[in-house]
Amino acid sequence: MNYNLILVDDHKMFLDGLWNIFKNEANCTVLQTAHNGAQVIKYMETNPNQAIDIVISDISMPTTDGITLNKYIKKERPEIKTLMVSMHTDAGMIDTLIKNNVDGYLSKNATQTELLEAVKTILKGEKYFSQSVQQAYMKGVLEKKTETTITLTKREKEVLRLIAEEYTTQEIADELFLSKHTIESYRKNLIAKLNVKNLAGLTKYAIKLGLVE
Amino acid sequence: MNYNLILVDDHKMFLDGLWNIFKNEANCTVLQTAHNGAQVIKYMETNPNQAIDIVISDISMPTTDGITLNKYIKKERPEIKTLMVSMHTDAGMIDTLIKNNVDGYLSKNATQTELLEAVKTILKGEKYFSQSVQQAYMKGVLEKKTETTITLTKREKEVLRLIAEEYTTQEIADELFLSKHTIESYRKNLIAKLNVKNLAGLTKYAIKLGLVE
DNA sequence: TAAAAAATGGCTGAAAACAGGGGTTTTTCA
DNA sequence: TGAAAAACCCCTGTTTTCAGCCATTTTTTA
Repeated sequence: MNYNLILVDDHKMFLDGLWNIFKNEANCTVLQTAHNGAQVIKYMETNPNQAIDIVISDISMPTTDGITLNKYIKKERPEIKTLMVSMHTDAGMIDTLIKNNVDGYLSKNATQTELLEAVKTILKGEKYFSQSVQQAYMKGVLEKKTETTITLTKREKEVLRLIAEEYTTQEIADELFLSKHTIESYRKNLIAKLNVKNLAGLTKYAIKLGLVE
Repeated sequence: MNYNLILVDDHKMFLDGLWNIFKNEANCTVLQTAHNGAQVIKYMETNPNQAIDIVISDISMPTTDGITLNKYIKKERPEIKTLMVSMHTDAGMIDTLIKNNVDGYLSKNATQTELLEAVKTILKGEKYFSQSVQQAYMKGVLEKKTETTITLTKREKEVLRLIAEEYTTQEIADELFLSKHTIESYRKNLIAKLNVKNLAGLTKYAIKLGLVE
């Protein structure tokens, strides 16, 4: 069967790489390539009658990330399938994806063969999560590290960002006009909530959330 | 003219993407694809007489990174050109690349056209640093943020990795069978050398080097 | 509108990190 | 082979983080 797709990634070179893969596929048409979710939403709004079968998107992107894009698609154009692609494989991320009803997920470590396999599976109406992703997820579940999907509040994110920006507790307190005890509380909660040991863990999580760098 | 090349990136999908680009080029042969520098070195050692024109490599990779690979190439097979590709564009990184006599650098935001253009330029014996990279570099130079090219020793990298892995000084000392005073020294030197303030800064640098996550 | 969640503030004490100084021994390489 | 770089070690402070408890007020939401 023939299918139409859209490719989204903020790294042009990677996007070109994806495009090359599908360009050579006989029975598919790449409708658009975009480097953030907003472009895709715009495309869908200006071409409401264009049949789209699947959107393959990176997760972390500037402007509008993959998860936000997926939310839009599942609400406005639920017939369109979504396949998310990302650098990292962690249980929390996968959990978020599942909760958002994404149709499939691949690590950027996946091969081209697996990518095409994933698309085929998803177009059949099935979900596709690779073996390695399933393993990583199950490992997380078994280690009880998944908990209940970690959601940080606005304030927590703000504090976490400053922590990762190398501010001390006192400096953050001054910056936000709060007591240093308050920041200490946030710090403690974050360490517990994110299941990390210290500042290094907090910093890595901040990066994963895209709060810094 | 005809040329032979080797592609290196730890993300299979990206590697496949690159491969697709060059596969369709008439006058070039992809000799090997690898997901770390060590594989390439091994290839070169087992095929010492194989003519190689250019190696296109990611910078941050596990096992052996792009800079280490470039060092090997420039020492053992100086006739081979190197083109580095990376996610991030910062003046410090570019400085390191220039000092290591890399033949060219591209951000992963570069287009396929620019990639092929870069290869062509480098094979003519010229250097290739894209407009955007030159701009970023000049900006860094003007802001005097370049400093003197940071090079970490093997041991420093090892300690830095463990620091970013949330180990305490004592735990690192135990792990490496060293005195905790030694690790304290490394920690201090790293903070000074990398021009950061604390553990958060060290962690971010470790990530930038690809030592963790 | 009552309950839950978020935001705020507090204390103590121990452990770790950080700043600044001082070294010696081993390896590398010009 | 001799200097430079890397790897190693130690001490004294001060500051910051972290773990363990607690609490009140505001906002959100069921």
